[in-house]
Amino acid sequence: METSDSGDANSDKKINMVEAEHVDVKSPLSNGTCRRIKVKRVCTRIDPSDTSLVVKDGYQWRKYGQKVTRDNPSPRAYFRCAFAPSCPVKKKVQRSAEDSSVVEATYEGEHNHPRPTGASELPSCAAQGGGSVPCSISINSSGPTITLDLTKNGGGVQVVEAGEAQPDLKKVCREVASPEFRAALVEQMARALTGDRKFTDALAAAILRKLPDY
DNA sequence: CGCGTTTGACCAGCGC
DNA sequence: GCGCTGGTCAAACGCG
Repeated sequence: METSDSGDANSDKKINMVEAEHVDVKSPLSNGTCRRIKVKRVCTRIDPSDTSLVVKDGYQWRKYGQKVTRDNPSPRAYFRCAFAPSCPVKKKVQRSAEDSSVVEATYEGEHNHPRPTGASELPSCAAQGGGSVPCSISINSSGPTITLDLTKNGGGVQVVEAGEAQPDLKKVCREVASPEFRAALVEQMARALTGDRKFTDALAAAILRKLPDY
C-alpha cells in the first residue's frame, strides 16, 4: 500500500518505535479547486538527549526553518527534500510535548522521484519491503480502505482490512478516526512495541539482514 | 570556497 | 482593523 512507496522509514538513530498515519487533506489552489496532498505523521522514539530533530528516513532533507510554536515549547523544524529541487515534499519535525523522547515528523506531499540509492535498504517497520514486523496504521479518510497493522501485546500481528465500507466498518472508521481513539492507540502501540522484546529482536534481525555483507 | 544550518525578519491566514 | 500564529525567506555563520 502507500506505506511502501512513500516508504518514509526511520533508521539509524536510537529508534524504538515508529508509527505512521496517512491523512489526505485538501490543498486549496489559486484557481479555486482543491488538490489532495498526502500528509503522513510519523512518530519516532529517539534518545531524549538528542536535540538534532533529525529523523532520517532515507531521503535527503534540507532544513529551511525552525520555529517555536504556541502549543509546544519544543522548536519545530522545517525540511524540504534536498534530493530533487522540484520535489514538493515538505517535512515538519517536532518533539512531542508529552514525551520528549518522541519526535513527530509530518510529511506533506509525495516524492516525485525515486528514493536515493541505498536508502531503500534502510530498515524500518514502515518500509514494508524490509519490515517483518508491521506496525503502521493507514487510515484513508477519503476512501473505503482501512488497513491496520497492529502489533499485539503478545508479539503477534493483527491485520484488519476493509475493501469496502460496510455499515459496521463505517462505524469503526469513525471511531478509529476520532482523536481520542488515535491518541490511545498511539500510546498503546508505543508501549507495546517498545516494551516488546520480540519486536526489538525482530527489528535488530531485520537491520542485520539488510546490512550489506562485507 | 562551497554547502548546509541557524535565526531573525517577513508574510499570509485566521479569529476576535 | 488588529494582533496572533504558523510558515517561509534569506543573510550570516560554521564546518569540512
